[in-house]
Amino acid sequence: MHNIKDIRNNFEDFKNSIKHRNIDINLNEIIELDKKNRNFIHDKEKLEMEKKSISKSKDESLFKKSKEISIQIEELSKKQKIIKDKLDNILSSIPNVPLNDVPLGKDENDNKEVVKVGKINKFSFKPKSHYELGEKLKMLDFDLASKTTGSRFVFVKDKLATLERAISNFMIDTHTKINGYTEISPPLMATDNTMFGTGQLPKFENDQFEIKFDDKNERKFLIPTAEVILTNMVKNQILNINSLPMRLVASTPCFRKEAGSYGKDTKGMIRQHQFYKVELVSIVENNKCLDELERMTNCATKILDDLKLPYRKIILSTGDMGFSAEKTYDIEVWLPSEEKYREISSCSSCGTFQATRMKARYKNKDNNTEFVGTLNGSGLAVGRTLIAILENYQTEDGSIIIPDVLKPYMGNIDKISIN
RNA sequence: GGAGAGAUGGCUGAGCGGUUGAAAGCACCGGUCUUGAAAACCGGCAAAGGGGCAACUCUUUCCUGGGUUCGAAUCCCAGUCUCUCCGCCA
Repeated sequence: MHNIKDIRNNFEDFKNSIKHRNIDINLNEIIELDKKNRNFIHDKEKLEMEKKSISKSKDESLFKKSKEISIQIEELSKKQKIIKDKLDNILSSIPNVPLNDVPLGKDENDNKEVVKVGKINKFSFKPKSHYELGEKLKMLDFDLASKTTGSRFVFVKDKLATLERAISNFMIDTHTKINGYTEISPPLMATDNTMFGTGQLPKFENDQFEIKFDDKNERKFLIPTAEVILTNMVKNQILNINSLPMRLVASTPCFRKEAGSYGKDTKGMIRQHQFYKVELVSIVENNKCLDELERMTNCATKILDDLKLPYRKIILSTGDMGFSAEKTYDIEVWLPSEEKYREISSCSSCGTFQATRMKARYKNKDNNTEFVGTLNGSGLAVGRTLIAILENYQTEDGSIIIPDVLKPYMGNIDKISIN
């Protein structure tokens, strides 16, 4: 969330920086509401001061007046709250401001490639898609999933289930032992306030699965990514600077409605309602976000390097970035069946945007309170890594070679073959 | 599910109707001392918001929401969460 003070003081700058983010918000209304809000506050405080002085004086002749003032204050408060709520509603729907080095653009076509890594394997035969391979192995079962659960789910069976687990464990081990992250096994549900903190609510409620709990006021949602729950670990806190940077990693299922992507990637397990993802989150001093973004992205690409999968790194344009991000690198892995790169990780710096929403702060060197910087990135999407291994490591007879680094996690077998 | 106890500043923890925004300790920051550090001593140190170029000043906040009162951290009601004991189940 943006600080209204900053908007007020640099309104033109703010308007300019936000205009490349494809939003339709009347920014002038913000200024008006802010003005009204502050007027109400001013009037209210004047009355409160009077009331306070009466009760301090203990002068009984004024007690009646004090009572009247209370009523006036209450009325003013009501009016003020309406304006403030309206203002907050608008503010909480405005996306983060992109950093200067983010390419301007409308959508994903304006993203810029940063680097290509790895050698693309030339097959002597026509490479199959992951779902053809998986179904032939009888280890990916989409029909069974649609029978029990519906579309966009899959049963992963036998050696592929082991492989999926191996991928996840390999990633976690790399991030904890080499990259300096602390492993977390978090809840998979989050309250509405937690979802607000990272920016999933209020704007993107359509893509979240809400859980029916008790019929209380509080709402709970299945997490669409571990980012939500990991980042919110510091919400409503003032951290000691010594506890920064915090680097957290978790492997969790993620749940998404994928509303608005009907007809997209309907075949296979590219786009599912439920998938495993290893997520990296960093909480840092807010001036260290950019360095940390590079570091985090390197932690993610290290996995692909180790797995010897070809990939490229791109920087997202202003129009394609997520709501809370100020700068995002996507990492895309090569899929031979599609003959193109597909997203397997997204690493974003959110600056202080999420911290403002979460009220996550720290004491800086001068003992002043500042909002922390938050970053998140996939390291990596497990399901899509499974896909990439299936497709890039396939052989003509439909067997899958196990990448060297995963062998220890697979009982040292060399390949997965049809039974 | 039954019976209790509790929720106060970054943390621990006093206060239980009126200079209490809140004792004390720890942590943190600055200083003295020291070759440097530690220890010791001295000083500072809550957050959010409003006004002001600024020094500064005002308001709000002691889990949340209501209520009583001229006045609430303190009393009453409701809710949330935490802990202990018993039961039940993994």
